[in-house]
This record gives sequence, structure tokens and C-alpha cells, in this order.
Amino acid sequence: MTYEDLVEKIKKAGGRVTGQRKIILQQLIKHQNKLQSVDELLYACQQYNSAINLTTIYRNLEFLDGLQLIYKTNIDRATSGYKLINLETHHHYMICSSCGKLLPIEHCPMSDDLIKAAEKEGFTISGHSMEVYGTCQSCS
Amino acid sequence: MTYEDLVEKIKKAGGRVTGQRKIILQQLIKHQNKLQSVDELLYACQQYNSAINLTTIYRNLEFLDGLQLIYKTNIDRATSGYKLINLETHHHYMICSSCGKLLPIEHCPMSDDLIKAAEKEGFTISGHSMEVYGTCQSCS
DNA sequence: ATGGCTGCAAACGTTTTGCACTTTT
DNA sequence: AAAAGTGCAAAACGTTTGCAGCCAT
Repeated sequence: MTYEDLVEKIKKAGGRVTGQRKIILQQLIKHQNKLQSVDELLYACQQYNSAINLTTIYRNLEFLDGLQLIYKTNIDRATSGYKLINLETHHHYMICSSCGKLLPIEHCPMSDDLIKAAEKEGFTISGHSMEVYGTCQSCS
Repeated sequence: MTYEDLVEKIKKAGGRVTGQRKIILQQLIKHQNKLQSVDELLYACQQYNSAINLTTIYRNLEFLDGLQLIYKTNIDRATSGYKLINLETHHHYMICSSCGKLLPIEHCPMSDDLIKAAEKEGFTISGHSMEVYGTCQSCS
């Protein structure tokens, strides 16, 4: 997902490409392979525009989430982590508890067996989540 | 997990069986098969003791969580859901978005393949989560 | 009588909102 | 010019904490 792809999607959705949004997009692209807390993203953006506001980060994440461009999960009890979605791949990750790095998992838990078992119980599946936690090579 | 089992574990841990705690335990047992928000649990408990306090619910959930008796997950972005852990079974669930009911999944995504793939990348696994979302039979 | 538990009120950190102003289109 | 985005301050939200009093052991 390139910067140009993102800009195109935003314009198609009637969104505007403001100075703050540009910086946020760039920082999300730059850290595509890890989860960022809102504070980390704010800090990263402020290196390029010291005036950028926390509220603007939240609103942009919400806006991009509406465009289904954001993967969100909890870093810990109190903190949310965000990253750009990698549209090409189905997204399950191994998450490093130390540095937040994400290693994609090819293996998706939605097996035929599971789908059949759900149907059997009359359960209509609308989605699923799976995450593996641990420590990555460079952190251990 | 019976009430007596829980009381035994609590006493073994140096905890006390107070009036409020009894009610909370009973309500957790009663709703063992669904996620309850803190508010729902509070409301359920207040049917038996109208004076019971929100803080007490939180502290009891935290206490029981320390004893590894609580399964916690997010109901939605803002709300946490709690239930008693079913110690006998490894816990993955299909969660009904409408009523919060939980249907256990026998299938655990931690396959040998996945563990081997993690090792290969030098990732040390410490835990994992998996949840399936959808609508249960009686809600659809 | 000791130490854990409770209730209350206040604090906390994250996220959301109202409003006036600015910028992109 | 219109619509969307921004910054600020304040509010809202779920959750946690300090403290004084209470109750199970």
C-alpha cells in the first residue's frame, strides 16, 4: 500500500488531503510493520509538524478505520495499537510484547471444520480474530 | 466449577467470603456461559443486595483474575466482558454479538505448524487469543 | 484483634465532543 | 462558497485509588 494508493482512496471517499493527514499517512506507512499507540503516532508526527494535535490523530484514525484501512488491537489493558491494514493479505499476526513488531501468520484459524461446526450449531459467523503473543528474535 | 470449589480456592488464597463476594460468585456462576459487562454483573448482583458497589465488582473481578478464574475479553471497543473460566477446557469461543452467549470451540489454532513457524523466525510464544464473532441460533 | 473487604468520592488515562476557525476543494 | 478538517478546552467513559470504617476470620 503506497502513499498514492491511500490518497486515491481518501479522495474517492470525499476526504481531503491536508497537511496533517499527509504526515499521519506517512508515519503509518513508515511503521506499517508494527503497532503504534496513539501517543507514539502523535510523537512521530510531531517530528514533522510540532503543532499537530492529539484529537487530529484520533479523528484521522477513525476516518481511516471507516475506510477499512486500519488494523486495531489492544497493546495492553489500557492502550490501543494501530497500523495500516495490508490489503493484499489476510491479517493475523504474532505480536512482540516488547517492541510491538508484527510477524504475519499465514495460518488462518477459520478451517472448514470450524465453519461446519458453527453451522451445525446454527451460529452465523460474521468475523473472527486471532493473535499470537510473545517475544521476537531481536528482543529476546 | 461449583460454588464450593470457588470458595475453597478463595480461602486457600487467603481471601474472605463476604456477603458481597458470595453474591458476585453466584452471579458469575449463573452466567457462566455468557460474557457479562461490569454493568450487567453489577445489575445482576443488585437484585440481591441493592447496596453493592461498582468498585466492589471491579475489585472482585481483579481478585478472581489473580486466581486465574476469570476470562476477560472485549465486548466492543469500550466495554470489557467477563466470565468464569471453565478450568477443564481450553477456552476459545464463538461469541454472539447480540446476546453475548458463548459457544466453546474445540478447535485450538495453536497447531504444530504454527509453533514450528514461530520457532523458525525466532519468535517465542507466550500466549494467544482467538475468537469467532457472529449470531447464535436463537438470535438469528 | 488483625487483616482483608467495602463504600464513597475523587483521580486517572484514554477517547470523544462542541464550537469557532482554517484549509482544501 | 461550500464542505471538510483542525485545535482547543471541556466532557465523557471505563477503570483505579486513597482513606475511613466494617466485617470475616
